[in-house]
Amino acid sequence: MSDTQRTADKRVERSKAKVLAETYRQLTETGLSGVSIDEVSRVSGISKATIYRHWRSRSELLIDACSRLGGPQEAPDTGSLRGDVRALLTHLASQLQTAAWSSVYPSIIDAAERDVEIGAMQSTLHRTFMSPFHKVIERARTRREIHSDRAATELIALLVGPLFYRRWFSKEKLDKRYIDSLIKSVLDEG
Amino acid sequence: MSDTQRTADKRVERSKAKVLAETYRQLTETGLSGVSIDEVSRVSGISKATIYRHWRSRSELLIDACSRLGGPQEAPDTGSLRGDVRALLTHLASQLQTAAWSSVYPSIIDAAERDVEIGAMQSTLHRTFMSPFHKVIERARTRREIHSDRAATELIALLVGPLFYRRWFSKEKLDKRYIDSLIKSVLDEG
Amino acid sequence: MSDTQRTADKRVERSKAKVLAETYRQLTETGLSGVSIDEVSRVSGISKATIYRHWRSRSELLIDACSRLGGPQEAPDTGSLRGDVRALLTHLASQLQTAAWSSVYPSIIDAAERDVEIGAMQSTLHRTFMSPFHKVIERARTRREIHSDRAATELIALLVGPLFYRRWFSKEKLDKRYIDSLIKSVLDEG
Amino acid sequence: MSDTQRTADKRVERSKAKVLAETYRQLTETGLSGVSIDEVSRVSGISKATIYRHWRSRSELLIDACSRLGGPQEAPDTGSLRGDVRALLTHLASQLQTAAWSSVYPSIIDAAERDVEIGAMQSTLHRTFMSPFHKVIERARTRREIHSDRAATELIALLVGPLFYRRWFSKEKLDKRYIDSLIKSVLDEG
DNA sequence: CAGTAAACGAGACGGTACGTCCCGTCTTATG
DNA sequence: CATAAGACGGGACGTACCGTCTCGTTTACTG
Repeated sequence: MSDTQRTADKRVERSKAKVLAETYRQLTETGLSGVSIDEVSRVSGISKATIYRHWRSRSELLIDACSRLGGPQEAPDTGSLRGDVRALLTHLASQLQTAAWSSVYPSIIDAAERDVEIGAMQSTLHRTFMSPFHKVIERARTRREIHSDRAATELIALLVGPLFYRRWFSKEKLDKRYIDSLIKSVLDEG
Repeated sequence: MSDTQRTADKRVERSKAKVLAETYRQLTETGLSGVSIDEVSRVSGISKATIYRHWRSRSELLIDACSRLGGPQEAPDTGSLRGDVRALLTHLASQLQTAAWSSVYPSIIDAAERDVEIGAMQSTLHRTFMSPFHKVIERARTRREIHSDRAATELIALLVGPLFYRRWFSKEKLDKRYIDSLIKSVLDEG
Repeated sequence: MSDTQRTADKRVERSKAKVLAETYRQLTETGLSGVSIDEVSRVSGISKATIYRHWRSRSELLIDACSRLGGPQEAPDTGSLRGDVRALLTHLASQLQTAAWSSVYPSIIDAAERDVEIGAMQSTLHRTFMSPFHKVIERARTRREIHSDRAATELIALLVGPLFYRRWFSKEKLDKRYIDSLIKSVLDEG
Repeated sequence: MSDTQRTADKRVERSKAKVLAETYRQLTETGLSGVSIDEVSRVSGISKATIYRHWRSRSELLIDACSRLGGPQEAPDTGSLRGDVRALLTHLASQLQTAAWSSVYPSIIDAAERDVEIGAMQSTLHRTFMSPFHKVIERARTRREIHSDRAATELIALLVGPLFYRRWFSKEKLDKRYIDSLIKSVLDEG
């Protein structure tokens, strides 16, 4: 019953879908601050009143659209921690250079700096992105591949921190050679 | 003549200073996107026409104001690479948690994503911030403390990448214990 | 079938009554233009669809509600034209200063200026309000109190025109003294 | 100096004129409530921001536009009160049937019912319209044509009240015959 | 030290976006 | 089958900011 009520009007789904699609498009093209509700309304053909009926504020819509940036992430299983990590970092590096979310992410971090709800959304997004890393580390620990009691998050920071740093801060290349070097530095320590 | 032209009018200096001061204030309080030229004009008492006389666009003013974020950075000299790095990372961690620029930086990275001039400014800013790291590494290399031929930028990425990551991405603590752990991980490798 | 129809009818009556009551309330408080269908629906608990089922348009509902402004008017019978007129004008003056309809009437006249159906409603309303005047004049004519062949409507215009004028145009007082003066001027002519 | 400052920017005059012209046009066509700022902006080519720069609110603009309804009224001088009054009433009757303001006036009265500033504007407008009546009465009193000490406003109410009444309330004709009859009734009393 | 040219403040201007409100139509599920 | 609940497109409201503009007044250098 509450189920039927929830699904009730087909128009709702249709409107929300159209709005989210257009918002997502603007989001990936111009970042959070480049999304205009008026423009979303114009292009999607959904009236502003309807948009504000489904999302209480611009922020809420942006949060909703951002959530779509991170689809479910798969954890590779190559048999070894090193192999898994190489696969993950290679994929991440590739995404950082081409995926839509990589040019949007800074605007999310920026907004999160001043808006707690966007901050919460960013945390969720971050957790999603990092979950494959946690999985392969957990698996490695089970296999006794990891002896140190270093927290998983610390290891992850050592691995992805430098990648993010090079993508957004120093703007250096993220090629295969660098990833190999990074893995060596982090996993071959004494 | 070139002298007169350079010094031009005292009023110009005064106007620019007032505008930059207010812009900087808004910048650190609300980020790049929170700066309003109208508000800058109102508060500084400098008319919009004058502002646009000195900076061709909002972007240009923002770039100018952002440049003031990074003053000249000092490189510590403790006698050892490890000591220097500890000093640098401790200072950086402290800044990341309290300094004005740490909440503004994401908005700069975001804008840089879509504006090449802001991108250039960000690069300059980044170079300024990182120069102490280059100095201490150079010094360590001279002292034969570093044997590997690993590029300085790679070492820096290993050191500051995780710090930035924890500040803006995973939002974990940046305490003394973590810095020690980080230094150990990066400098004690095989 | 007649049973279902009866049940149906009851609901219709109930809905209509609730809607009209709330519309009337808003009407007298804020005038024609102050009536909001959304607000009527919200307060009365009757859905907008139902409202538009019973009245084809906002105008039609307003017309219906306005009709309630003029209840059946009683004609006094003092025995003389002068006495009747004094009673009528005194009552009218009192109504003009306190009754709900006196602040609503201008909005009806305004709407009538551009909407023929509202115009028709206004005419009906006007006829209702003026019928006691026609009655006492008719009675006076029967009693041979009126010799002139002046049309009743002309006499009425002479009596109530100045009252309306002072209520809505010149905004002068409508006290007992003025009514006496008015009656003298109109009925004591040569 | 204050004069030059007042007239300073020619654009102000131009903008105000265009806005008032279009507002006046909508006003006479659709009444007070039919004026839309968005529409005025669109048609006049003056931005909404500019409109609200010159008039603090929709009401203020409407008041300004309404004031243009009553140009300066001339008082006839036929030599006798009766002649003057006949001229005035004939002109008024003609205006009531054709002039723009006669279809707008009810909306002003309506708005005045709930807005004191519009009420003040209406009073001014009313005074302007009635001033010729006051003039001819004053003149007649000087000529000893009027013996009674009846206030001018009372006489005016007797003359124009019935006219207004027939225009907006009973909707009866305002022809020459009626005006003659009206003058006879009011001026030939005992 | 007077004349002039640049700098200036004040703020008008068109454009675009914001979030809210109401209208009249519609869709769906309930009683 | 009347109803409640409420989605929908359209359009107005009044405000904010952007970057350009016009105007008349300082202010500082120059002749």
